[in-house]
Amino acid sequence: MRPQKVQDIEMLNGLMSVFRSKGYEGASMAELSEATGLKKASLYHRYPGGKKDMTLAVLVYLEENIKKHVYNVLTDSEKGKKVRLEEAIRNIKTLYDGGSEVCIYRSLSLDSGIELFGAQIKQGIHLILNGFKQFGLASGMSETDATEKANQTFIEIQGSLVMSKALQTTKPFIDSLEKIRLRYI
Amino acid sequence: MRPQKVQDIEMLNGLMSVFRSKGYEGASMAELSEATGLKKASLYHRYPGGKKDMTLAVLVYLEENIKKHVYNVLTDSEKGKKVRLEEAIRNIKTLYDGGSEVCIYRSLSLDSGIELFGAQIKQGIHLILNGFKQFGLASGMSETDATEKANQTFIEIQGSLVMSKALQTTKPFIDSLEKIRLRYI
DNA sequence: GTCTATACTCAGATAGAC
DNA sequence: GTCTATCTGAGTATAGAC
Repeated sequence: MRPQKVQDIEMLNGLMSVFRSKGYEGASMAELSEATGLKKASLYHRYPGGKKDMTLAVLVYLEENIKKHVYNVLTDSEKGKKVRLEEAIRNIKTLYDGGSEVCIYRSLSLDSGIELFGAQIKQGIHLILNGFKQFGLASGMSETDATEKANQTFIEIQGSLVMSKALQTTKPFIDSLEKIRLRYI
Repeated sequence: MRPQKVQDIEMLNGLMSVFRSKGYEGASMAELSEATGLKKASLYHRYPGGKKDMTLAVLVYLEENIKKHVYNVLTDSEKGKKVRLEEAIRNIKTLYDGGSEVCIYRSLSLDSGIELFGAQIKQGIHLILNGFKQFGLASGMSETDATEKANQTFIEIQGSLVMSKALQTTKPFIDSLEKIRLRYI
């Protein structure tokens, strides 16, 4: 077997960056090819289903990342609450490159994307919501309080990312993360 | 002069609905034609610059709507504060069809859209931010408080719309509007 | 102003050599 | 596994009749 020219992780990062900034319809095979360093035909060899397969692979990869860097961190009973919270928030900041990158769930949430990837998107979002909910419960909140606060956290992350993107400044995102951190302490 | 088959407002509503749900790249001339009831060639007659012209027309139209139904309502010193706030929130609810429609600023905020329409998008958003800021100032808030609260309001509207769309339930949006209303009273 | 018909470009996708 | 070359259809856009 001839070795892969580009490793999976590198590929997925390239694909993600294009889907994130261009959306599903806006991402062309030419761009995906350039971003990954593989020619179009080679991409089809790796992902026989084309763009749709690539997007699904990216969503699975992203979900693993969220699980590892957000959910598991927030629910890791070995560490203290403050440490967990701050690590999770730091990781979220990294995930969105400090507010200059949008959420791929948002880029893919136009009609065509929801139709094709709605299930995956829901799953990833619930992972984040659940992480914060578990964290709230472990901090002694009631079920309703923990759920409510997790929802609010998610809303502020997403809303501040929209605002940051549209106004082309990362300040809203940075400020919102700090507000979220303080609220949980 | 032969009369227009479709009036401007009707056209703009048709165009907006497509751009909103499909984004800029995702909206095809075929769909725009179907949504407006005009054939492709006729659309080019009205908007010689094609899709780009149509999008700009939609953004101008939307800004007029925001001015009329949100900004002017919030800053209308003739009416009482409670009345203004509740009317503005009701209008915002209508604007997003109760949470089942996304914000077109978000749909157009992928890279290609920002590049083409960034200025218009910024302007529309600032109109909303300013409306709530003026409202806060008129309610006796400090400059910083009013700005901060307006930003938070915008973030919650956008974030809850993202969440509503992704999870396919309007509850987050409805709940957030109510939370915003209570916070200003 | 609106239409049918068509030109042209570029997208996604495949065949087959290496 | 990767590539060059190519097919096919969809996309934007235009020409010209009514």
